[in-house]
Amino acid sequence: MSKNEYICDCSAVHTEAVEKALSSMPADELIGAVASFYKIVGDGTRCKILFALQSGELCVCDIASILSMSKSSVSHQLAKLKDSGAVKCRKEGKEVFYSLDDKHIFDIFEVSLEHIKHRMEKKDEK
Amino acid sequence: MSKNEYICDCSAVHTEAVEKALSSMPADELIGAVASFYKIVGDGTRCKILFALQSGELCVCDIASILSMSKSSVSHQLAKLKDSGAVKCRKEGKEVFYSLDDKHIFDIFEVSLEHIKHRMEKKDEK
DNA sequence: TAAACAGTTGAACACTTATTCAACTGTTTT
DNA sequence: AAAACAGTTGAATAAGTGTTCAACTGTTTA
Repeated sequence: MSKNEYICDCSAVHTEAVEKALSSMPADELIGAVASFYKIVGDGTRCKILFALQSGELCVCDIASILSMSKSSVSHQLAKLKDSGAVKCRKEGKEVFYSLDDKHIFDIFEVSLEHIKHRMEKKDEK
Repeated sequence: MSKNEYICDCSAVHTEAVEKALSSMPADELIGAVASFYKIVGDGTRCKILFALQSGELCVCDIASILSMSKSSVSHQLAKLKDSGAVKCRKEGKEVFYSLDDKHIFDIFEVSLEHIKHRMEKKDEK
């Protein structure tokens, strides 16, 4: 493996376009953060949990029954959502109530929903 | 396994809150579409490709050299992005030029970036 | 204080997914 | 026509992820 191959296994590169793209590329750290954020919401179960919490705080049992899932599975996903800063929780006796920690998520969701609905209609036309 | 367990393995359910959440829950189909959309952009490599394409069309070699990745790997990811409707391509001789098919993605990215930057700063304060 | 219950946790499992590798297609160049 | 090259593709591999299961913590109730 030559040193050139380590960087890229091809030669037909449009230098100008590549340099332009590289110069306007956000920092790796930022891109990583963006991807991580999307990864968290890129799962049906977690999406459903977030949508459910939009109507107010819920305990683990509530969410489990809304999604028809086990408490354990829901708890695992809630831990991830909490870890990522999307939700927070509050203990009250035996129960733990979860709520959205980050209302901004739904600003993003709203824009996305609009976009996706539009695209779904477009797809239906085919 | 009782029928009750199939639906949910717990009994402490706040009926009112659950019904409220259920009634405002988007259709499964829509939630699935949202999750799929986020799954596509919830990957560092694909995110980088999209950011790179924001500055204009690029061939596979260009992208491979920008990301320091193999053509094959890039091609696989481009196929997914194309499949999801995020990018389109145009053949010209031996080369294939990819470009964003869906500029709206960056409306969403912009809102998200703002949000994530804000959150990164908040985290740094700790 | 013991039983009951909400919730968490870690290991195990099945499943998905990103990258690599090698073989391939199709276009261009010699 | 053959060699060279851009790009694609499918199989294989390795890494990551969601759910289940069983054991556990901590709070409440009988």
